[in-house]
Amino acid sequence: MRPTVHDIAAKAGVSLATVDRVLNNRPGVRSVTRDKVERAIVTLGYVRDVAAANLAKGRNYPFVFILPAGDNSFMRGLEGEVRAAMARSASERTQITILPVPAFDAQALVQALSDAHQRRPAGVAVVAVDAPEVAGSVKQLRADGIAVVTLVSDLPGSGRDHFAGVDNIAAGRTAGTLMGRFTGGRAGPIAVLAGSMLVRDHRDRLEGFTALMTEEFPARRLLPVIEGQDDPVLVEKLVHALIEREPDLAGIYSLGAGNRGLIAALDKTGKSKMVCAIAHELTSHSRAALRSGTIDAVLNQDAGHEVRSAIRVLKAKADGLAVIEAQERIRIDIFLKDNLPIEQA
Amino acid sequence: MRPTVHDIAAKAGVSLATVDRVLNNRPGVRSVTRDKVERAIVTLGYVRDVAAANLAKGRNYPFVFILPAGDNSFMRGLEGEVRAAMARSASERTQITILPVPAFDAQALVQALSDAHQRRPAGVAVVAVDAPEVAGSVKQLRADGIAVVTLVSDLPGSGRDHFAGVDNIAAGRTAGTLMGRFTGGRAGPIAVLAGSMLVRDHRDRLEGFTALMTEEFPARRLLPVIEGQDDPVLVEKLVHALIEREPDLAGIYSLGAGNRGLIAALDKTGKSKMVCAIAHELTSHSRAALRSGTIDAVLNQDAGHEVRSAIRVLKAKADGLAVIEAQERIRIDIFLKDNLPIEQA
DNA sequence: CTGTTAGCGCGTTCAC
DNA sequence: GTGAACGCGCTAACAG
Repeated sequence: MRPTVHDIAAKAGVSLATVDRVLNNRPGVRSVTRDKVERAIVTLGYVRDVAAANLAKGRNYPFVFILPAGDNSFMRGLEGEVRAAMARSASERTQITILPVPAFDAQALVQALSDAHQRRPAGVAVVAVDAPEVAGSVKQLRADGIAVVTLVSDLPGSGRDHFAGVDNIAAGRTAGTLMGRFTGGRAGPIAVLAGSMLVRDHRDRLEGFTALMTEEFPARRLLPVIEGQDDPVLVEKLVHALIEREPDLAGIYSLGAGNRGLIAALDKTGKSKMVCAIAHELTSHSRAALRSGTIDAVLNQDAGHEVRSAIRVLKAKADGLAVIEAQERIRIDIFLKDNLPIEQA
Repeated sequence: MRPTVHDIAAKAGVSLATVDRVLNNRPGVRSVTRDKVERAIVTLGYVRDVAAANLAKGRNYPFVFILPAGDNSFMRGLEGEVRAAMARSASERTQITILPVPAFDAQALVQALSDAHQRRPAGVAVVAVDAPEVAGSVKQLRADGIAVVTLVSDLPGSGRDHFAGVDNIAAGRTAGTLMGRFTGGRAGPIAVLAGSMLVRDHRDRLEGFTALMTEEFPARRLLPVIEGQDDPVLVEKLVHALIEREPDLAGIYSLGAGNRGLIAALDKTGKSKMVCAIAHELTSHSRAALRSGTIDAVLNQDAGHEVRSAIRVLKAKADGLAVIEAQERIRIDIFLKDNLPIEQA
């Protein structure tokens, strides 16, 4: 049987209360006594039963998740994962509130962070918009001892405790390697379709992609970046025009979120098999396009992992514990039509 | 505050014991009383505090993991993950024993399963060798109410409760798509290097790879399969001979475990940049080769996920609970030099 | 059939 | 400084 606080108390010849004081290094113990207890802890190999401790403490973790509203499939999937975590609240002793905000709106985000602040939660997870005001709000939260984790899109220089998302420069490079190699058999230029250069993850992906193409496939011509604002209608129009303008287009890298327009344009122009298309985020749309061959590869960040990681980190930070950064790193998943995971409910 | 058993007891006008009997549907309750209690449970929205229940029960799960011995890097990594799980034993209430067995040895495995049986664990996880005797041993375990999960390599027809591993046919197909597309720019045949056709995962990968190449890249010539027995020295010799024999070799798919020999042969012959190499399992060797460009892509199964999933499933089965199969599905990871995860400790 | 009571391992008042 | 005693939410004897 595992040793308990009783065993330590007996071994050290003190009472349970004293053992507890030492375990949670609270004041009010003579250093001699403390030593005795600590020695007993080591020799018995005591490990605290966290479940029992939490039961006794009645500990629970109120968290706020600030997520962009709108019909972005990836974000809705992310919200679904947060709701799944809420369903586990009972066993995880968490208590999660979701605060929706308009996408790409720094002012609204500042307001939401202020609302979150007033709820005095133990931690806040936020999909950040890269603006100084937002960084300011995050600093205020942290000054009040509230842990802050950025989700999906980071906010460096805000002093956030952690970023739960992928390395988007590496993601761009990965897309570059795939694009360069997949189009190895044919000539023609490559286009890049972005959402908006105002968000950090899009900028990072572009940077990684461009760098890799320049280094590894210098002979390949890169067309100027097209910005589609993640708007399906606009994207379709732009891609349509692109295809007419560049009849020998070899590939297109869509680093933003509006895949529907891209897919529609490729399918309608009948170019889907000719053009190598690489996109981001596995959604029902991109999944279907992967299956049909319209899209050749999808880079993905696992929203479920991101949410679970954010919660783990918020708990740890709220308790003042350290985090094993390497363990919380979110991977860049590559999906081809052949390794698609089973569709979840 | 969440409702507790006391609240239910009060609301239903019965004692704690009766509530407990209903909750754990034990016999000895009149159906009228049972109804009253169940109504109280629903109206109060009661959710059982699993941690407290386990504390009271003193529940723990003795499990046995049977793993192949030897210097196979992937298997050693797998063992590392099991040891990591052992380190978490305290909080997860598990109690794990590792039983090493010689690799590919059905007789030894039967013996190990029998040893495991005598320990009367709640569950057994085993890297299976595909043989009827082994299936027999698994059946005996299950007949005694011991849950059995196969790990990495499956044993269909043994009645095992679950398989914690990847779909190796899909993995082979994924390798095929990558190979076909990566070699799109050049002619030349493609070789397949296997470990042993006696293990099921290798057979499945070959099947998937061959099928995809035949369907999607029918013009590409596939060389006869080479069997290297996962032995670095033998593999290096065979690959060396292959390269001399086929000077215009375009690609090589290594579906087994002995990557060291492959890497050595490619590097020594100076063909590493010419030949597209795709291998399985991310180890320190394959990682370095990916970095240097000797290997072009690595397909991986996350050993950590597999072990954690195996434990979750064994717990569920031991408690007679259902498993959400889709949630426990292990993904086929694709790694290029650009999306390598940070090296873990 | 049902209720009483004593824990599980730990944290937290209170006295001493 | 230190200790005794009670309670967290639940289960498991044992009575009745």
